[in-house]
Amino acid sequence: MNHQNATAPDLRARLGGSALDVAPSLLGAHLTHSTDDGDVTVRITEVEAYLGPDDPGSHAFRGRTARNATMFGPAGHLYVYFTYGMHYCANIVCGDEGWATGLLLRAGEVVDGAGLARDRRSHPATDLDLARGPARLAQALGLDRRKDGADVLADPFRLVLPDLPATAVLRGPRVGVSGVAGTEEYPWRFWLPDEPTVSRYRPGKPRAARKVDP
DNA sequence: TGGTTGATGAACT
DNA sequence: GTTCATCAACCAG
Repeated sequence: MNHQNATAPDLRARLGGSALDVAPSLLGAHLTHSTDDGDVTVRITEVEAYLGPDDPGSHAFRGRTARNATMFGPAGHLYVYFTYGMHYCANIVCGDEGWATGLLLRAGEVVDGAGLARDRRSHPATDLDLARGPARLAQALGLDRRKDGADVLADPFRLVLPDLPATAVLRGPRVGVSGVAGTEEYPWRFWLPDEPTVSRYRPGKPRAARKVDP
């Protein structure tokens, strides 16, 4: 079912388009990070697309900086950034060099190395919570700023894409993105149906507008 | 040079 | 539902 032997150039070509087009190929993919402590493999269940300098929700919106330089590089590399003073989040860069389009890994299911992933997460959680949420996913895989720029198609990483892009993909507004870029006008979050690991920041019905006291 | 704000998650009330 | 941990970019001056 999986392209166990796909070559790095093949894989990089599949990542070479717009993040919007690549998203269905990344859903269900397996990403492995090997370290001295062991391997952790995550099956990706939720991603968010960022489209580069024209996307007001993207870190690349105001051009290239030292932090986001990786996003402007070639596809298949990791853009890891630090935020809120304590969290790391990881993207897989898509598109051609200079485009700065990529996919934020929002959630996944730990399919191998759950023990190591639990050790990395200071607060014990159920296995389903190990990589539920972008910062938790990055922590479970052992990613930090030192991994920024790493090639996920080369040692110590391994990326296995499904043969065919996922079909029943759901999409909706991005999470935590302020302004219009986080609304229905930019439905650039993609996830697999019936996955308990998908973060649920918008449960049930949309919030009723709160009454404001004048 | 200094103030503000995040592509968040955990622990509260 | 709200607060807080805590830092690198960004913007105003």
